[in-house]
Amino acid sequence: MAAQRGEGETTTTPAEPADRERARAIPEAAVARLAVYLRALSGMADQGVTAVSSEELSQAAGVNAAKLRKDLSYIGSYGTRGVGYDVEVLVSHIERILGLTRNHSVAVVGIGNLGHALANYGGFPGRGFPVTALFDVDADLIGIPVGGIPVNHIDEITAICLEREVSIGVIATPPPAAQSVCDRLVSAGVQCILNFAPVVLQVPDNVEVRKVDLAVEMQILSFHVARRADEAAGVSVDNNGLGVDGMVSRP
Amino acid sequence: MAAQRGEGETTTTPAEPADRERARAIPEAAVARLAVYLRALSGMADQGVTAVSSEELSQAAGVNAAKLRKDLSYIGSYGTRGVGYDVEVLVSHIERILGLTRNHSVAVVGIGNLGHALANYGGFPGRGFPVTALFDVDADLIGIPVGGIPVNHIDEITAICLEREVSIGVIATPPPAAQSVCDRLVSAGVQCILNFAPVVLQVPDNVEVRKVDLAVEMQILSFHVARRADEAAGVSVDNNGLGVDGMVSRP
DNA sequence: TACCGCTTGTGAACGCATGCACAAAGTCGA
DNA sequence: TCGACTTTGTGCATGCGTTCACAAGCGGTA
Repeated sequence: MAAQRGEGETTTTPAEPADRERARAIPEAAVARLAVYLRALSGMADQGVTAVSSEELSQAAGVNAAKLRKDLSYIGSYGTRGVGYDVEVLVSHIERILGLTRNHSVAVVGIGNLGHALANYGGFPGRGFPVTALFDVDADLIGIPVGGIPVNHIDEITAICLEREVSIGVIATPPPAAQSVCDRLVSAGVQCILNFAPVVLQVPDNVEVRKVDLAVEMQILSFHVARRADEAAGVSVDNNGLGVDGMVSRP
Repeated sequence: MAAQRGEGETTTTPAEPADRERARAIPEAAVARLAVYLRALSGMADQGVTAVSSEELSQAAGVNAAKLRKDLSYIGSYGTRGVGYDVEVLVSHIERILGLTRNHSVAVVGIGNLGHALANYGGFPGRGFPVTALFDVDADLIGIPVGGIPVNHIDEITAICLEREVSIGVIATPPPAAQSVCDRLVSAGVQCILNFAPVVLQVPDNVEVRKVDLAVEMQILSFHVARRADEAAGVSVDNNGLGVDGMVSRP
């Protein structure tokens, strides 16, 4: 999870020392789902539900019940056999694991359309993520508050991020600016970056980057449309573009 | 090569009917990367680069070269050994596989901050995704053009989507409205949905949903911050919060 | 107290994805 | 034309993640 991301290093040596830690690590995919469970549980808590079974919760989260139980088992055994889980207890344990107890301060860089949207998200749904700083290069924006927070010039990133102890940086700039902004965030001590710019960021090993790429998402959907259309058209699924002619004699 | 793909299986079992199709399917993860390769290639083409090796392209895309070659092999053999790939050729083949040749028309529902941002994205980076319809419930927004497209009332979804042959619906509404909007999109024949609302959508089998969940992304980052902080503090990675005492001495 | 039924927690099998390593296949220079 | 060099395409092994299936454990009931 942490120390992977590409890295074509030919570490021909087999057993790494990091394996021991990994043994107790929670799979990345499971972490993502824990966040989903947390939302479902929060909703239940708000409605006064106090207990829930793996079956119910898994349906609310849109996953398989066995997977949910396994995911929860990574963080410990907090259920009661024959009964289920206490909602409050589960919420607090997931929050602890996800590190939501320490209130992460968030900085958004690039106050364009998307930046505006992010700034106004206000504390982000699921709470615990106060946006405490906004940055842009555009002089017209500086000082103007968006979502209650004034916009600062991008040159102040380092100082302000350090001062406000920003732990998560969100990049919502145009692609060409992304790497430079990223570098500045990193030098300001930010170790987690959420990148909306369609750019592959270069970062040191100790920085975690997650990417949200709208174009990629759209294109994946497009792929599925195309595949369906092909199937519907009776065209035997054909990856090589030679149409009906090229080979393909699949009985 | 393209003639056979996933035949490793001892066909002892009569085999499911769906297996045959699956044999030719491209792994989901590879599809996502193809979109990334495509962007890198487009950038190269714009700069006049005409040929590229798997090594170069893999670096631009931030992945391992072997993985890239395997991904490309799923769509056919379009490289030249000893030389590399022709940029133009690769671009056109990836575009074909991703279905970008048929211009997908996109509808955005929910013209709040995020909806605005999406509407203004204008054709989406990576082109080929014209936004042709916007919807909202707010009467104050109806008729006002955003990013050049007038906003329609949500009740018109079905009619307009059918008329404009919308193939991808983007949901950027508040959570409570999401499922209902989704249902309407589906009944309008939309088979692909990109969902920004933090809700688990219920859809028929023939509809593809992708979810972009900002809160989840943030929480995943938060998890990594927390894990790092723990490690830095010398706390042996401890998932159950009971400190050294709790459970399990798994070696 | 002892039994019964329900739900959790998890060992084990399976399947997909990743990375390696090399043969195949092409180019280029002599 | 031939040989050396370069880079692709892919079989194979490995590891992660998902799913299955069931024993363990707990509350309720007689």
